[in-house]
Amino acid sequence: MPELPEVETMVRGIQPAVEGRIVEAMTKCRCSCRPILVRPGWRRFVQRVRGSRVERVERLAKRVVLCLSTADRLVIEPRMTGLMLLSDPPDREHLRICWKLADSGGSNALWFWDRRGLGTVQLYSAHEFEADLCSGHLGPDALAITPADLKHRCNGSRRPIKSLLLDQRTIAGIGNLYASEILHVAGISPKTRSDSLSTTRVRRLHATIYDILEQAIRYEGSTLGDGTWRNALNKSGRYQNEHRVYAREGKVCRTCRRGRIRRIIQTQRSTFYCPVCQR
DNA sequence: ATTAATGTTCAGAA
DNA sequence: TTTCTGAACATTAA
Repeated sequence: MPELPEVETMVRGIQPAVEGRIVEAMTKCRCSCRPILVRPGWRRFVQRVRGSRVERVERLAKRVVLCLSTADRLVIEPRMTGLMLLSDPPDREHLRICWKLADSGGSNALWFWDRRGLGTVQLYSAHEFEADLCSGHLGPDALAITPADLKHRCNGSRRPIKSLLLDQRTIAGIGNLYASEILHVAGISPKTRSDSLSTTRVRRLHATIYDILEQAIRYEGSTLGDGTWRNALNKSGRYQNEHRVYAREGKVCRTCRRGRIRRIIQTQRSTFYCPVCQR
């Protein structure tokens, strides 16, 4: 689930408890599930991390980045169900990794919890981080992209706009849920060919991307029916109450009160939209 | 009881 | 080059 708003909520939630602290220990939680991907292997990972200080916590697209005093970057990718927690995990069964943090004032713990186990935790040198994550395969952040850049990228693709918004090399941070919500508020059909959008419509799309993501951050993300998404203190998000189309197939549109929300499959993913408001 | 579907990413193929 | 498909995994709804 975690898309840009949820990952931003994780970062803001753990920042005060993590920045400036020393990593005293990093341990594998003994859960019955098979281990998640950690790179490099455990032994070297722990050796390189232990004793370093967390200078800053940052978000890179849908990843959480701990910038260490050694210049290494500890990168957590929650994928579908990963959470960064300071306390109270939803269950102990799916706790995966614990970092024990300390400073002169005492100690506390940071956890990675992941029900499906598709998340990854990787340690990059400054050089690897620059080469693998900063250049090339991630596009500009969805909150930082300019209207002109977005227009240029739309012009260069014949794919439907919904698929383009999900392509992290084109624009980074938007996932399946927010793509549907954004296109609805922007009044654009998800099936529209990207390169057929006028400058005016792309400008509106750009403004809507920013508005929806910012509002979702203020609401601390969307906790869907399965209840997986929680902030660092194990509290639900509230943006699900604001959804206008996502997971509302067959229901009357909240915007025009006339159309019924449709669900279609695009690039193997569900897309929700209102055929009346979105053209 | 099977089967399909779920928020993500990436390798590999078309 | 661009775009699509399936797999990684655990759980739930149909």
